[in-house]
Amino acid sequence: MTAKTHTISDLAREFGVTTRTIRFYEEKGLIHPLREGQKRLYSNADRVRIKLILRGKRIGMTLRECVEFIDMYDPEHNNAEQLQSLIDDVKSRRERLLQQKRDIDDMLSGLDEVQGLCEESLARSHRKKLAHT
Amino acid sequence: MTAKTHTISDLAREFGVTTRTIRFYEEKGLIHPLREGQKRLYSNADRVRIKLILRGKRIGMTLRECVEFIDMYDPEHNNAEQLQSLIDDVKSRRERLLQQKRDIDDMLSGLDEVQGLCEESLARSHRKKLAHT
DNA sequence: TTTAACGTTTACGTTAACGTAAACTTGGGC
DNA sequence: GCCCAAGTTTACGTTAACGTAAACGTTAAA
Repeated sequence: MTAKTHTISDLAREFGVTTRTIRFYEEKGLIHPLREGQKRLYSNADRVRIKLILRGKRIGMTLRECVEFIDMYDPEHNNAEQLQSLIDDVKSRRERLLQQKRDIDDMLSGLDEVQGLCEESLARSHRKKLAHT
Repeated sequence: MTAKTHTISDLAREFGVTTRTIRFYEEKGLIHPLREGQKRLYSNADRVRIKLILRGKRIGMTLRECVEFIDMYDPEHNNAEQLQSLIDDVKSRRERLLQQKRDIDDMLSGLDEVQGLCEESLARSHRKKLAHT
């Protein structure tokens, strides 16, 4: 079984970004695709990393933060000290995420209100129209 | 009853930003504080706007998006056409927010996993220590 | 064989969101 | 009267995250 690889434009299409973006991520050390001669070959692991990067960006993380987040998954934690600092990182990350969720929920409530007012207003002008006939 | 106002450094302290940031927001047309001679006087409405801006920023909105979002609240919607486009805006905004919530939930699950592995690993090394005595 | 589609490197340009510094005014405390 | 803290304007600097353009290699189809 040969591991499936992807070209750069495959991934660009799939994720709705430009090839420039993907090369930029490599330049910044976020991904490390293999090479076949000059050409880059992206493994499925590379693909997943890109996906995780874009997910991070959607909620406003910088690229640096995205890597930091992704790197929490792989074990560079040898001793207990590093483990503890990782746990601390996890904790503060979680708090930030929860704050963001609260922010989003507040904004969603706001949208509900606005939409309610809109529909009400539309309904009113609709009744007016009918009465006018 | 005199409406309470705030100085620029009051608000900077309250929100943990610099005065430069607040002036920058004004320069960009996001807020419009009154003046007492040269000095800016911030009403409570100004304060709220800043709060909403910072909330938007926390989930990765640009300043432009923040204004757009805030402006949905006040009624510049006279005719039915504008009303409908506002409703459309609300819809797409809601979808983006929901996607962000999904992203956050996924990341929170990831953090749970990482933390689990950490604690497990810590527990193991702790048992090892005990066995060594 | 040429051309079209895809790939590459190198490098300069751009936008957003402030930081930082200089130079000035202004109101209150000693 | 003097000084200091807080305010002001003006303007150049900085970082992130790409966009855009030039100039070039490769391969498969017409």
